[in-house]
Amino acid sequence: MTAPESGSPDGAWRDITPPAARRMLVAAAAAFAGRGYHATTTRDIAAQASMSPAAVYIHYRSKEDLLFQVSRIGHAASLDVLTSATGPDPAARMASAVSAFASWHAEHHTTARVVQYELGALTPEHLAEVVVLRKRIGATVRRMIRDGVEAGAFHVPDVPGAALAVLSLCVDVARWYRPAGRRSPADIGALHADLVLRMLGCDPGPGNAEGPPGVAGRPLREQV
Amino acid sequence: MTAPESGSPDGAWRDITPPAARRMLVAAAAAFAGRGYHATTTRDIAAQASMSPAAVYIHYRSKEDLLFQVSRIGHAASLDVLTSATGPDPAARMASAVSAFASWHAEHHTTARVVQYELGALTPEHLAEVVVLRKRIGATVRRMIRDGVEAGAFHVPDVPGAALAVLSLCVDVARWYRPAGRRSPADIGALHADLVLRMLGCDPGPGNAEGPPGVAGRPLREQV
DNA sequence: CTCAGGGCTAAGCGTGCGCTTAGCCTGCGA
DNA sequence: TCGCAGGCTAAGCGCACGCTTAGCCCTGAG
Repeated sequence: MTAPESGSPDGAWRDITPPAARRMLVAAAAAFAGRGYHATTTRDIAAQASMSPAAVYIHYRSKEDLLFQVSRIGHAASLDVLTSATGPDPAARMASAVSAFASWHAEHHTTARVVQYELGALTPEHLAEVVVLRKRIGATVRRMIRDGVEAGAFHVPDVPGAALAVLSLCVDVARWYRPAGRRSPADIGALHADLVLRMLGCDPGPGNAEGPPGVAGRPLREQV
Repeated sequence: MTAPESGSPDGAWRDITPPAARRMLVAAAAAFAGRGYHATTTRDIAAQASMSPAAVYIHYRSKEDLLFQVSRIGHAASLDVLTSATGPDPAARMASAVSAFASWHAEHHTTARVVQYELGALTPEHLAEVVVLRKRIGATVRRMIRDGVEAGAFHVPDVPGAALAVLSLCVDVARWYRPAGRRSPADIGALHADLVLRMLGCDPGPGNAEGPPGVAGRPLREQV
């Protein structure tokens, strides 16, 4: 339901067809996330993939093409995570979506950093392609909030503003998350789902406000 | 009260002593924010400040020193904005602080981008110096939330988690804000103050949930 | 066995980077 | 009037970058 994320540690890269090309993409994603696109050299990427510097150009047209592939696949994966959320009512769907989206940004924080912070290094053509996916992400969140408002579950005066805030909350996870930190991606998902429901003026279920840490007011199937 | 921000368009740079050094700092902040540290050349900065490439090294030891000055001054300014918030009770103080902090990240989005997204380009020594200020920012927000919880104004199960979310919301403004956008920095401040109070389980004043867009439940002195 | 073709490497090209050097110009105290 | 300190520039050094070229090696069809 949530894309081919759970089978291998590499996640969405698994169907990049020549194994060398996949290793190079993974190496590039890690390097771009860790040091930034401009601080990463093609020699770094090749070395991380145990290949010669020239091998990059067999599978990719340029260093920027490598960035574009990481960004494109990452955007598609995060959009898929967001749209795959289900639930019996608008509040449950929103909680499920936020939980999955926020925890994706933690779990895949390397890819997510490239997705969120390296847009400026794309060519205008590649940027335009990725912006289509970004607009779809924004529209999805706005639609979910509007659904909740129309169903009487949410009470927000400014739907686009609230959508901006929900995305901010989730996206920013990629900036501060460290794998060695105290919170697991699942914890982060649950915490954010709870905070978002409060933010949207969702009438709290029993125990929502004072419940145990890391547990949202409504049960989330994908949390344990 | 809110630092020397309101007098000149340059804000916090105004007391950098040789005018040429100040022009260079401003140029560097703009360039680092727009293209990123590693994509910016010392020639870019010098040209923007209408000087020769060599002039950079009269006032600064290196390109990284320029980054450090922007980061240090920016961190100090944002911490000052946060700690200058006042109010008759914890909720009003929090609303005032969030409003000021979020709108600072919009108003000074160029500096804020350097502050938030270029930490990795600092030397370990310079990073350590700036991390001291960052920790103070986090501690300030945690303290404000704890104060509200102890006063019975806020209802949050996880104070550090909530602080993380409040900072996320404000900091992420620097990522998406565009001066040409529909929302003014003041709008953004008011919107975020409102959302944060809801997130913290603040007992809403009359009209908080359904009030007109951009107006928080409690009056904020610096909003108009 | 032959040999074509693709994955891959060693070597290197041209460029633009951060930073340095040598020296010019201006303002000012004596 | 002189000397000189310091802000500033023209020129350029050495290096590491993105990317290309020429050719090697391995596999597999005929």
